[in-house]
Amino acid sequence: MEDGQTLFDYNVGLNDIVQLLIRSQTDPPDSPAAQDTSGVASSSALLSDPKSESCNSSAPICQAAAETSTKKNNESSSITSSTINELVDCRDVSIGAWFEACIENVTLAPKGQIVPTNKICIPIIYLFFFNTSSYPENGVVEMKLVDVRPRARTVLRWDQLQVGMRVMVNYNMETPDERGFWYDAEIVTLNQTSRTNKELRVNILLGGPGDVIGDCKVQFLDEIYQMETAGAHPLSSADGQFKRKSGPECKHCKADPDSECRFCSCCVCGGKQDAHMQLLCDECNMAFHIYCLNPPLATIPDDEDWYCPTCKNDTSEVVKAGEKLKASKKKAKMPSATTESQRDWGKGMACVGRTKECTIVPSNHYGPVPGVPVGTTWKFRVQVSEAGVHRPHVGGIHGRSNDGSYSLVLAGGFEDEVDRGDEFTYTGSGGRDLSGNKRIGEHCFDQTLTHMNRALALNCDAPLNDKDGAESRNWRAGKPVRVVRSSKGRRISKYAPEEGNRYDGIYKVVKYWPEIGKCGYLVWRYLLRRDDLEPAPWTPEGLERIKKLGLSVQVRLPFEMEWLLSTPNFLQKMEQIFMCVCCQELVFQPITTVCSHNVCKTCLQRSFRAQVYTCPACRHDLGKDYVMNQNKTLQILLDQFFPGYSKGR
DNA sequence: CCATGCGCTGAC
DNA sequence: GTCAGCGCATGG
Repeated sequence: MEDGQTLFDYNVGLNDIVQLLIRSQTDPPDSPAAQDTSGVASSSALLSDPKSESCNSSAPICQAAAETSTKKNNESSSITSSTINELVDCRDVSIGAWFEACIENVTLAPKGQIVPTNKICIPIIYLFFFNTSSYPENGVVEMKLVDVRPRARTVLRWDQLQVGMRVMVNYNMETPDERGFWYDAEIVTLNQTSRTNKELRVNILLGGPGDVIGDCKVQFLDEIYQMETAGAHPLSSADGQFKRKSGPECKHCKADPDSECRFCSCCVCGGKQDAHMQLLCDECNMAFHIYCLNPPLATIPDDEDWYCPTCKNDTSEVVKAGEKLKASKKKAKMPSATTESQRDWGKGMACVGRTKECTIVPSNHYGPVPGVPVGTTWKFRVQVSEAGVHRPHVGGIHGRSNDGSYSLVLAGGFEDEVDRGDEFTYTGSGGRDLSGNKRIGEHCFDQTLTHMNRALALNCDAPLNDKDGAESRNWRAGKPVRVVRSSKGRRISKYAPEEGNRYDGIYKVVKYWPEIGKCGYLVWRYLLRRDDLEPAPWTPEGLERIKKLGLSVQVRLPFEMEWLLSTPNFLQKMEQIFMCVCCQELVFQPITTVCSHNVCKTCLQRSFRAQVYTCPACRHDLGKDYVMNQNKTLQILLDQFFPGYSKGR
């Protein structure tokens, strides 16, 4: 693979790997881990039905998993994916928050495999009703959450969710009965994909209508309402009536006493009496008598949608089936909302958000960041931001105009800057024409000693002078500035790194002054001098230290990959699954046989030379004239996860 | 809320 | 090679 390219340049989805991992993580029955799994499931405080805890769901799950693992090789080819780009509004009742969700992928489980559940489950048919004529009997639905926005009261916050929890998920699509359907689901992954975007992946546990799976019968939602049995639905109670509960008696309030609870605050109208006078809230599905409302209503309104006082939603925000997801207010203001550009700005590194945030030190921290030695190099500015070394994505100076500057980046933006390594001149920001939504532009007016320019000047050990500048009395007494050199600075400086952005240590502002720059406009110029005990990266001691610490350019991994690598024993499992049965090593130049086994090309060729024309794994007859097509996709994947392993072959 | 910005990428 | 123009973080 060429440098700089990733898995995703080859358009290789990680979905199959994820699936593989999910399957391989479920241990066979009777193993200690299996009991562990059941512990996780039952300890989940989320289950709305206390009775369900008595049902043991782990055994059938594991049974299914065991079947999967034995049949995996034979049946994996029957797993197919179909992508649904339909955007729906999805709400999770257990969290209490609403999510706007994009169903990205539906993966069919192998035919005949049952995904059991210890609760009543609802067929998924309506989820796909508007999108496809076929639907999986069992499946995994991936939801990508966009801008998680709590709109109802929160019972559980995002950070209280855990992988393995059972939750109820509701797709409030326009369905035949115009009500949402609740799904029993298990959280498979939780991901913070950026500061505002989170991804929740749930495994929806379901079967076909009428199926009896384990202790549970699959039914339509309507039937569940009719059942009115204890715990059949989170909104019903033991005698089938909606009851007012409050305080510690209500388990939802108990879960989060600080939040008002939607289950106990508005149920006085529950029950079946005067049903013809009742309105159903489109959000919480609670029943309200029109005469109980404040102010009361005389008649049932004609509006199709009605929301109770506690839910009271902006109808313009409700996404109906077939409609595009409504942009959040923030998104609606973004330039992309008004232009017709088809470009996917979120894909590359030009416009990505952070996935991590440095919390070791505050954003107004002076001096080195603990754990980041001089010489640490990041490929992209966003990573420098994540590390807390220089927080702005684009800006050259980080600081506060009435405090001082914490860090700066030397990127050679000005030709007339001088860099002598332990001393350099720097130019302030501003004076550029940023029209046309640019981030950098031509110089077209004078800089002023305001904003970040003022901040940097405050680092100098001298009273501020915004007319003539100032020189420090004792330069070392100034506030420390973290300095990052970017490879872009190579055009004017030999001290710039060859690649990426390198932390070079602490510098102090010796003096600053205004001058007319090469650009013809007034700029503020600063002289900075190194004052750090850690050796500079270009000195012999510095180079030695970088070598000793094993610092290399940190390249940002796609978050999916990062997540996979952070899962326990992921690499070991990959190694097991993709081991060649002949050489007992990670398969190299793999041939994926018709019987779905992976063998090294050389191993299979050796077998054929010995006139054995069967699959080394299962002895399936491949035939003498079998065409060995290398599975290049698999090779790419393996090279990504085991860098350099193929070089030794 | 608004303004600023020494990046980055895909399109040309 | 050049260049338009985006999300995002940050400060004010």
